[in-house]
Amino acid sequence: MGSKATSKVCDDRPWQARLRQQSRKLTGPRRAILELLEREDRPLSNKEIFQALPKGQCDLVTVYRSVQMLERLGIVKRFQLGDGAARFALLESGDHHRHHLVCTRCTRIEEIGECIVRELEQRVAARSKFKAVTHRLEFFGICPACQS
Amino acid sequence: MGSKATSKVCDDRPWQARLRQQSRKLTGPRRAILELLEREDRPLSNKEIFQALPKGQCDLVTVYRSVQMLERLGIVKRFQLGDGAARFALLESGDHHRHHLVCTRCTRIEEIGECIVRELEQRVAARSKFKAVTHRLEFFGICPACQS
DNA sequence: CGCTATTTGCAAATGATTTGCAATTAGCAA
DNA sequence: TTGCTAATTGCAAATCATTTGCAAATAGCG
Repeated sequence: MGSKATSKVCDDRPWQARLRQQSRKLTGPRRAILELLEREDRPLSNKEIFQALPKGQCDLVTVYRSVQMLERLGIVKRFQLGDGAARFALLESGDHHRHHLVCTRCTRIEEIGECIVRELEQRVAARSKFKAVTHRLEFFGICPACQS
Repeated sequence: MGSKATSKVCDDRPWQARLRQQSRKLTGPRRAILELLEREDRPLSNKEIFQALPKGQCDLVTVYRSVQMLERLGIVKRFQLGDGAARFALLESGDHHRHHLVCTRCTRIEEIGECIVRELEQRVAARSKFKAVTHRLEFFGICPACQS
């Protein structure tokens, strides 16, 4: 049977190969989660993923575990918006280091091309049509005292 | 009784006035929390604050509530390092918009003077002696669809 | 087709944070 | 100084997000 482009085309996704490379299985739940994220244009929380999936298709715990593993493989990105729940979005390109503009109301996101911060907020606001743009920036590292 | 500079000098802190302005009471627990944060050079989690306080001095729930209120008044800053717990540090100056360099091991922090991000990590690393410096940057705002 | 490491579901544990409510108290007013 | 009242506290219990243990199910290789 030849694969038809009109029905489920499930064998040409970039994540398929990436999963196999790590000897990870492409199971029903995982495929469902990935296809859902593929379809969404905003990061979803575990619960949102769970609820969006056809009832009984996948356990909440499995969502947590899948998403965690996908993050480890660099297939999805975790967003900590600051409200209690983590959100996840597909990382289309293997392109790490991208910043995002998140709507504080609907959590929809847009990718930011550049990576400057100075006059940024205004510039970002102007280009994106978002309003009341703010940003959160933190640096992380190992301090001198801890480098021992 | 005249106030002695050698013992508890508790009436000249910048936060005292700020609390009163908002018709907030300067209670024992609050003073204890503020003086603790004043003394620490790193953001503390609610639990850490609770444990650092003289036993029985203040309930854990009160720490949560106090710290939340102090954040609302702009007296402390909340840090979401990404591990489950929020941390709080005194905001010495009313100076909002400051970025911080956080040690991922001990959570000690340093203020970052500038606010550029480009070649930043390297520069920040070099100046601070921190290693393995990374950063997290997100923008927030109201997207066009939500501005109605 | 069979085997085995990987996954899943379910129940229950954890941990952080919040909420309800009655008792307590800071700070203003008389 | 003494009262009064709104703000605050403590304690118990509720929520919520996330994790863990374990036996049953299964993807994918040989």
